[in-house]
Amino acid sequence: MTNETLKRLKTAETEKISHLEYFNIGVSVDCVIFGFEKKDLKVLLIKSDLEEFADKWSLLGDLINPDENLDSAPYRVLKQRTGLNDVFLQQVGSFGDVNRHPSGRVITTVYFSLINIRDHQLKITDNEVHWHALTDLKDLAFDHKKIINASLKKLQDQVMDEPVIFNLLPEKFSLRELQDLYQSILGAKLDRRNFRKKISVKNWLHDLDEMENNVPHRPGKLYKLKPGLKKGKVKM
Amino acid sequence: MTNETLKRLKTAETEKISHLEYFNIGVSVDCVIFGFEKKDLKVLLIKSDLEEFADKWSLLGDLINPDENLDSAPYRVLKQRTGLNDVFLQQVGSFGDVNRHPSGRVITTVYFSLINIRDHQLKITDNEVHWHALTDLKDLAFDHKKIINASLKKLQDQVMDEPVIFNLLPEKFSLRELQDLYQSILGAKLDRRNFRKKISVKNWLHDLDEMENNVPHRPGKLYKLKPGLKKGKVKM
DNA sequence: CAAACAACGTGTTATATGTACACAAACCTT
DNA sequence: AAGGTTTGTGTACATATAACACGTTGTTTG
Repeated sequence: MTNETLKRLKTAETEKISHLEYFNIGVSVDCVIFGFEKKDLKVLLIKSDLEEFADKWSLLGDLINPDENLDSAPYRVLKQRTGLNDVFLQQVGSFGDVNRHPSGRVITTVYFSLINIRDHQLKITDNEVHWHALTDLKDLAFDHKKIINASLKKLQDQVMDEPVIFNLLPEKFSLRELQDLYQSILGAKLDRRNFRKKISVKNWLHDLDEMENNVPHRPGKLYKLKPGLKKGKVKM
Repeated sequence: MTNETLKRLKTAETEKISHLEYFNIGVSVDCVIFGFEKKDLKVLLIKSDLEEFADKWSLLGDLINPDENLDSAPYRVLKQRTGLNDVFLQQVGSFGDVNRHPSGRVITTVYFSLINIRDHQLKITDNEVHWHALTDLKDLAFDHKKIINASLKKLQDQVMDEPVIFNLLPEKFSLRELQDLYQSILGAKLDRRNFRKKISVKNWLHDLDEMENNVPHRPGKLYKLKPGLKKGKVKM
């Protein structure tokens, strides 16, 4: 931080005019919460109640509290909204165009999270909150479309290298489910045999010696992620 | 953004108490400006004038103006500090621990930039600004050490895939200089023949049919980056 | 209950990429 | 003239990726 900045900052603490000039910016976090259900990658959205965005959907977010770390805020938002604790959360970046928020200047820092819809859907009590297939997003409020795209790209970049994807699956899953998930994230079809080889080489999976049931076709083996690889809460 | 957030935001615009409570957070940008000279990767730092950080060095940064986009602020800072225009700038992330700034709550968004020391050093008029070898950093103010590390990691992640590195070199350079630069960024020695093959495959370079001079050994060929590949200003 | 359906489980070959490694030639210094 | 330093170049081996087919298992349908 430069000399001028610091002088300005000190000034800001004592003079109201300067304070209002330089601190009149809202600071928020927004959460891009990905889920996966029936071959579709989904994102959790809430109905906007801004007049400017009537009937549009927006991300879960909140202004940060003065006494909480930036990286802690999305954990709080997620806890309040979904009851979820100990989730995987990762910073995507910050968005701060002057006119991105119609009610004032708000700079938002975005985090993405991966959660398992089936095990957690009951905890969502707010009935304004709904899952939306990523392939079918429209009418998003603010710059939230751009934010979701940036989050997806970040997720894509790490999905082949780190076992983050398993946060989106139930504990026991088949290789077909895993492949469907990879395909929906990467937006591409993968060769089944090559995919299985690639996964096998990573040594992430533990063969449960159990089979699927209730599938209308030959059942596949079930696997779970090996212990110790699960990405949980990164930091608070 | 959630319903509560928006109500709170609207309230904040009309009620001073609430305003001060939720807007009493400074928003800054900091620039991690990398340079390269004599086999050393360097970063541009300025002497901190905070009492708490007497004799410590810090990044170039500033509070953002209420009427400028977040992504525009680092361009302004860089222009003011170094006279540079049209540089490559990329967002690294935001840092916002409650106590990261001793004078108050300040959340900073970090950008890194790559500039060619030799061609631009004269434009730096502020004599409190100096280049520091990355291998020899100590006594940094704030969380700036952590910020520089995060920026370097981001740079490392893209340096083999995108021709960003050439912003650090003069227009004409030898393959040795290029390899030295890669090595200083990646922190590893590279095999010369394999390195040259890898670069050659990327098809980034144009052979100038000129040779180095003033080197105390057999001179190498000079190359320049092919037109159209240079990464300039990303967005304003 | 037989046929159709849908997904399972499995291996080889060809191509591309990564890694390890050595020697003669060019220019500068002493 | 000898020694120092860096240039420029290719091959052999290992690893990673991509394309591709068939018999098996369980469910559904007629």
